[in-house]
Amino acid sequence: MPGAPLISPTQSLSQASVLRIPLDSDYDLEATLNSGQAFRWQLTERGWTGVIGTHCVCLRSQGRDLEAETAHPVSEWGWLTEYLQTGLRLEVVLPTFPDDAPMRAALASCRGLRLLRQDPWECLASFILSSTKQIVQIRQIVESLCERYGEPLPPPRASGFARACAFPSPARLALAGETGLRACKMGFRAPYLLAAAQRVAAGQLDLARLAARSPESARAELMELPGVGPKIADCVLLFAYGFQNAFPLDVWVLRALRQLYFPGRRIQLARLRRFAATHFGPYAGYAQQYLFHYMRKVKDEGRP
DNA sequence: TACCAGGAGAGCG
DNA sequence: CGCTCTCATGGT
Repeated sequence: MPGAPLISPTQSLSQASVLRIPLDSDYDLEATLNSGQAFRWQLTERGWTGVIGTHCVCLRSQGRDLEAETAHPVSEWGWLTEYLQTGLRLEVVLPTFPDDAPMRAALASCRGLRLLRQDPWECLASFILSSTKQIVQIRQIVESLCERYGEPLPPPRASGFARACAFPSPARLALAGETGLRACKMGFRAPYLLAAAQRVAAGQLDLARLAARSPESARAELMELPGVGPKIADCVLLFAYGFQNAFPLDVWVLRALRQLYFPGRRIQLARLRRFAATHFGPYAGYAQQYLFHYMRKVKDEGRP
């Protein structure tokens, strides 16, 4: 892979593993881990702690590099560099964005924002839970689901956590039943998540095989699930399968298009869809994440 | 308190 | 199609 990092793992006395990942361009951990792509990262005293597959890991920036710490010795770190997409060259992606005022503002405001490459099941399940929920609440539901049904994992010392747990498997959630899922406060989304868990557990929906399909075909298959419409399907295509042309059109991005590109005008939804599909280039989904995060930042800061 | 949240499905003309 | 209503729950 071009630009693949040289990796130098070290083992400490406590059986923990620490990995240093050299970077050749910007990587903003906070923007990336806390921008509504993934829902399990928490800022702890010595870094961002979260769970990737069966690894609980604590991440921090060290100068130009990233540093990762796990509780147990790790000999193979591909799961981490794949998830973080540290090999992706932002300097190739960013110049493909349209050179207009809104994109320039978003780029200036979100330097170092990346797209993650997540596990398809966790991504699908999380975004099924996301509909008409604030990001804070999605986090709470996902955490509750993991505590109740996920396998326990050893947390790294730097996290300060007493325990951690994996994202629950489809089989485990299928077994939990609607009542068990509703106990995690997901409300009307419970039957949707249950149906998805059952289909994946039964092998009726093969998420691994979707990666080899065309984006259109993968999208159509995801949308056969109840509770999965265009927006959630696009999130999974973008955040889990890496179809970087997928463009999740949610309330924030719609707001961005209306306010930044067509201020003061009354534009139909259908026209905004066409604009989104044609204006942002081959990495439209990447551009979308910059607009999304930019809108949320300027809201938190009061004014743009 | 009232409003709304990284939506989707069903019912309607 | 395009519009409206509803769904469950809690943050601000």
